[in-house]
Amino acid sequence: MMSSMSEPAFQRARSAAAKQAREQAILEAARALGRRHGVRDVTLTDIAAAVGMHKSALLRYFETREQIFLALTADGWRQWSADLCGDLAGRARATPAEVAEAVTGTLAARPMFCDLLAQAPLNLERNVSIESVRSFKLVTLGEVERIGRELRRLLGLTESQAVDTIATATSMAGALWQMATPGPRVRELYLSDPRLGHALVEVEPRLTRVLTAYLTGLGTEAPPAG
Amino acid sequence: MMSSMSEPAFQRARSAAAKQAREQAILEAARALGRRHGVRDVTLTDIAAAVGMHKSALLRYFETREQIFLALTADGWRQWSADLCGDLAGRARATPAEVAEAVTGTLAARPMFCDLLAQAPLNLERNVSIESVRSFKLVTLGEVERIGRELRRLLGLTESQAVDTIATATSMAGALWQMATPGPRVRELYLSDPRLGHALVEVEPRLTRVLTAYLTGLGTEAPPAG
DNA sequence: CTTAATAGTGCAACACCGTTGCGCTACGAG
DNA sequence: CTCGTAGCGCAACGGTGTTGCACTATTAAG
Repeated sequence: MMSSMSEPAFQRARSAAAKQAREQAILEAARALGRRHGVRDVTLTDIAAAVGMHKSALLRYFETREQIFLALTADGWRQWSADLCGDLAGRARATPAEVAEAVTGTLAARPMFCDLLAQAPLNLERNVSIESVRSFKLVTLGEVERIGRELRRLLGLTESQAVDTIATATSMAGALWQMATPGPRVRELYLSDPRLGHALVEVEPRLTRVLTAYLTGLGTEAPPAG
Repeated sequence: MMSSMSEPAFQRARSAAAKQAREQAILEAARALGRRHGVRDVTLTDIAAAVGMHKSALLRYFETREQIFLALTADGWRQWSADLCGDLAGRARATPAEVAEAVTGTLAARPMFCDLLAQAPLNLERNVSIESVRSFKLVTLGEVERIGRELRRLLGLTESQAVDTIATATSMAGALWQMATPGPRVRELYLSDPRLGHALVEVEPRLTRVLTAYLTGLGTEAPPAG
């Protein structure tokens, strides 16, 4: 927090390798703080204190606070996509329920990613240079394409249906995660009032139910015209 | 930016009726500003300038900024529920596609409500007294119950399925509305880069597709045990 | 080994947010 | 007409994220 000179004489990063390592350290600190306190409550000062440098020094590695979390979100997409595709690619065929469970399971295993998903369209794509938005969107669309290929192969979906599926899964994962992890005061309220018991949802069962029904419904839809 | 209020010598609200009128004026100003600029970018100073009073005076009608929008969200739930139930109650039977269109149509007709839905779990339920959260949640659950009754009657859903349906519809409406209405810079980016064309979604068709498939899938699911 | 240029860093100030305490005075009751 | 209540504006506070500036650690050159 203050003075920080008790730190063993913070060393400056001059070489490209040291810079990249420091950038990675910033991302890691932001990730750890976001996991613990929620992305929304992590401030620049917090991250700076965690890595042991001043606020202003962070902003020479990332042009803005939002860009730090935008970078984490892009990482999240890459990792989730790799995990899910690794799961799906190993199968020759799969039922809608099996695909829904794979999607839900890989998402629920990444609460931080769900948190970021909930905030991405709302906060993260603002106050960021247009070039950053573009590269982020390209990453996202690339991973959507990659997952979509598996969905089309396993379930015979059209490209539009595959994109809809991924958008549904990620949107709902973010929204459900927000509902499932309220602050301690609100959580206590839900538990105290019997009428509010239904407000405490669990991410995984509900998302699985919704995705299973949705994918099942896609398979039984009538073709547009005979 | 606004000022605009050439109101001569702002009059004080002493009677209960005048107070209620002023409270309504604050809500109306916040609603108008939110519709124009997006809920996230509406500041207390903006609302105060629009109604012609000082920031600090607003906070004697609403304990916090978030509570203004929380009240608007509760209103939105009541109005949407009344509109949708009025539509559904007039039918003896309906197909999943018809219900999906009714849900989507009534949501898409309320962009401000969609905006609020996207922010409700993220921002609005914080920085608000626990009593306000409870009364808001009770309103929400009441309207969900009301809509759920129509869904169960028309489609033969279980209570859990009805709640899932409404949660899916509202979560996705919020998320899709956010994706569909980016800032002007981002919008221009999407239009300029052919690879990003798919990023500009339309709320109504996609939400209708998803809900139709989901409701269809619910109808064709196998019962848990023979 | 000394020295000088370079650039990463810390500090402090800035603008803006929501929020609060405090006088002023418009207003209605008497 | 007077007076006390209470609605209001003002200004200050703590907190963001962001920016310009001075400093000095670091490294390459003499």
